[in-house]
Amino acid sequence: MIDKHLTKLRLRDDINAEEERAIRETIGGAVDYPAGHVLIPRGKEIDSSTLLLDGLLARYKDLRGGQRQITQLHVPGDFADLHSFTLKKLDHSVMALTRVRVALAPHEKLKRITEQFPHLTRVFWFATNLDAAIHREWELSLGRRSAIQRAAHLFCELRVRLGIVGLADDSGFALRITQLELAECLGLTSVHVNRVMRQLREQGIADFRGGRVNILSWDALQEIGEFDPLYLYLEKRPR
Amino acid sequence: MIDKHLTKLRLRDDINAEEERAIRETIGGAVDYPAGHVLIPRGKEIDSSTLLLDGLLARYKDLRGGQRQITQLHVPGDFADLHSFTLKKLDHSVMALTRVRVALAPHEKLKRITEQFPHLTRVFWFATNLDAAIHREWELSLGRRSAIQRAAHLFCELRVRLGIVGLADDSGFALRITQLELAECLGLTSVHVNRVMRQLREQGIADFRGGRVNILSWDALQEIGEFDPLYLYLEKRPR
DNA sequence: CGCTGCTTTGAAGCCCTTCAAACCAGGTGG
DNA sequence: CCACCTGGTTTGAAGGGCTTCAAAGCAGCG
Repeated sequence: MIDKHLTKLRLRDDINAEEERAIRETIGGAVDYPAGHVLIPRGKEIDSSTLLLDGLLARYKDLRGGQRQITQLHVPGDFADLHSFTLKKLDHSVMALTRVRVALAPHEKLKRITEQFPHLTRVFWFATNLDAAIHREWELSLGRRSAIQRAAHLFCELRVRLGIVGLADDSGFALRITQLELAECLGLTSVHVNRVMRQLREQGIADFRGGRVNILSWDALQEIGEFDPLYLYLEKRPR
Repeated sequence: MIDKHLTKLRLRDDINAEEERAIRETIGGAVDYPAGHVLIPRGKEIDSSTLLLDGLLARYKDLRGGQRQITQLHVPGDFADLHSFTLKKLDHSVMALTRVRVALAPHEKLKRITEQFPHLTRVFWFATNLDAAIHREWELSLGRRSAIQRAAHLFCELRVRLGIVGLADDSGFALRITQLELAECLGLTSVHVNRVMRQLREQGIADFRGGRVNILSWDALQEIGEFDPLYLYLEKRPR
């Protein structure tokens, strides 16, 4: 059940058997939610963190006018809010973009990990720092990249992140979200996202339709988005 | 020397005498750098984290075309790269926007803290999660706020963050950076920042000149930027 | 006193938004 | 089985916020 999560952790660090057991004892049973469900509303005190097993989750914030910005997407194997362990309440909301399956990790148990497993604590700490690195890359996109560059870059990121857990390959990946939701990731309107998708399609770079991104030219996609996966920390770091 | 840092930590959590001693033993001697100096270049392996004692630091990333996005500003008392403890090398660079004074915390010593001081570990973990919360708010600004809203929001954020360490009050605060650097924070051009500054001045809201932000109407500034300090986690959280 | 870096202003243009409406697919009920 | 409804996609036309390009203004400093 938490295999994807372990795969992801082990890509970056060594997890021994005892630590794996500690993780398994920390994660509770699976629960399902429908698309659109808000799992964590902004500002609410929470006492456990949510591990995504299946589906897509989004962290988002919105403005009074109803405008919404998705600040990060979560793929299976991600903790959607491991940071809530130290923050207690979140500055953003978390919602399901598709039907999702999640499991909870009570903060009480995570606290015990910080007391008994220093290395595992650093591994989890790393995971939240990786989230922050993704936030920074999105800041760069939102602040400096053009619409088509943002879209290309996001597709590259998802190709890599989903690939780690076996949900993407060179041909593409499932992305069962609407153009409006994609626009909320990219800081654009859905109308303009539609035009950008047409550009990517007509230029033979990528094709987003029917809930799937087909990568037509991985090289061109990376080139347009100026994608450099350094920020995803894909190698094992020295201990 | 690290008083500002302790003030900041104690705003959010309790630090006992033993923990304070551990922190003091972790932080090395002060070093100065001139404005413009790159303290940490992107991608370089580093073995200590940088605590800012005085001056202003910026985390930034840039694109091939030379366009730069500042992803966060650091004020005195902040760790500029506590996350490098788990990341080892950074996905962004860190540079001095003004003359700065910093002190280093070797990762080896931080590791010892994770092994001997679980609570203090959580406090430091929290600090990096707070950084991420600021990144998210900037994503919202970059993605959805207009130029004048972004500027107003940033001034609000700096008023609060600098206020915590006694470097801002209701009248304003020192901000010794250029309009170009401000533009690099806001995802705008320096030309447009100049026009936005004029608007804020003419509307009697804020006045940025001579390396200082004068707040003319705190209420209007918050209103325009839709500033809600929740994401700065200004209260003590339940243990 | 002239150099340098930053600020300010103007004019033109473009990327993206806004508004509006048509189109389309899937699901539901008569 | 088709009419209808709903939510999402696609397209067009017009407009605006911000950029780009260019140059003048200004302050601090050697």
